[in-house]
Amino acid sequence: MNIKLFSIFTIMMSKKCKYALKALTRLAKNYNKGHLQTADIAKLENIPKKFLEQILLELKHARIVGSKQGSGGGYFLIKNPKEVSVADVYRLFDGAIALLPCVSINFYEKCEDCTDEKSCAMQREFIKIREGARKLMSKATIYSFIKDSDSQ
Amino acid sequence: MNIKLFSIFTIMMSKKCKYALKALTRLAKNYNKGHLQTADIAKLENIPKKFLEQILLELKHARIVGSKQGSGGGYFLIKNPKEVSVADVYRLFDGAIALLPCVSINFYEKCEDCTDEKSCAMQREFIKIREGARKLMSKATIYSFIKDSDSQ
DNA sequence: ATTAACTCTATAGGAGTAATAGAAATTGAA
DNA sequence: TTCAATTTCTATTACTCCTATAGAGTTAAT
Repeated sequence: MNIKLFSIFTIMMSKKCKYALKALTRLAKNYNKGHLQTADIAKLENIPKKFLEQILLELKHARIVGSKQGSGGGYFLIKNPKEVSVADVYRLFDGAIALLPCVSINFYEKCEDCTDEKSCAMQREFIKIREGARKLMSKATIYSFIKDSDSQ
Repeated sequence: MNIKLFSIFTIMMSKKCKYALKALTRLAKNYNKGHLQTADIAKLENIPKKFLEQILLELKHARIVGSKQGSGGGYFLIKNPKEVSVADVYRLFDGAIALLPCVSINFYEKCEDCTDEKSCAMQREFIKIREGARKLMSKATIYSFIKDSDSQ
C-alpha cells in the first residue's frame, strides 16, 4: 500500500534561525541592562555553545546585536526589540519568505522551468500567500515574544 | 566587512512540489476530458520526464490523480480542481506549513531544545503565522490557477 | 508479439544543515 | 606584564535531503 509512516523531512525554519530568535529574546529581556555572555545564553536556551557563537556573530554583522570583546565581554541588543521582526531574522538565516523564487521581493530569481513569467498561472496566488506570510512575520517581533511572558 | 553578496540558500517550496502543482494544473485543464501522458506534460511544463514520473506516482498514491496503464495510457485528475489546494500538495511533498515543528498541526514534534513547551515565548506568535499561511494555502486551489488564465 | 506507457526501486552527485574544533585577537584584572 | 576569559574567524566533518537519472518490471492496446 506504500503508506508513508513518518516524515521528518518537513521544510521549516532552520535550527539556526530558531536559535537566533531564542537568543534575541534573551537579549531583549536584558535590553538596556548590559550584556550577556554566549555561554550563559547557550545554557539557558539549550543551544550548542559553539553554534551559538556563529549565530551571534552573524547577528552582529547584521547590526542587530553588538558585542563587547575580551574578558567579561558579551552580547547585547542594539535594536529596539519592537524593531526586530521574525521576518528580518528569517531572511537573514533562511532566506526568502515567498514559496517560489519568482515571487520573492528580496530574493527574486527567475524559475528555470518557466518559459514566460507573465503567463505563469501560479504567480497571482503565490503573491497573495507571500503577502500574508510577510505581513504576519513582520508583525511578529522579538518584543511580541516577551511582552506577556514575564507576567508584566 | 563580510557582506553577503549572494545567497541561493533560500528555503522555499521544493522543485518537486512546484512541478507537482504545474502538472496538476495541466491535468485540471483537461479535467473530465480523458488523460494526459507523462511525456507530454513534461515537455509542456519543462519538467524532467523521469522526475515527473515519480511525482505523478506519488500524486496517484495520494489519490489525487488516477492513471491508465499500458500503451496509450496516462494520468488524469480524480479530484475536483477546486478541492486540491496548495496546502494539500505542499504537505504531501514538502511537509509542514508551520515554521516550527512544535506548532504544526499535521507534523507536530516536540522541539529538542525546548524544556517546557507551555512557557515557550514564541509559540503564540508562530501559531498566528501558521494560521495565516494555512488559510491562504488552503484557499489557493488548482482551480484558482486556471480560472482566469484561459480568458474564460 | 510488439510496442508504448505506467510502476517501482536503486542510486549518484551535489548542496546545505548542524555541529565541532582550534587558532587569533581583544580586553580586564591580578 | 602576564594570565585568563571572551569574542572573532575559518575550516572541516558527518549527515541528510534534493534533484535527477537509470533500468527492470508490469500492463494494455494493436
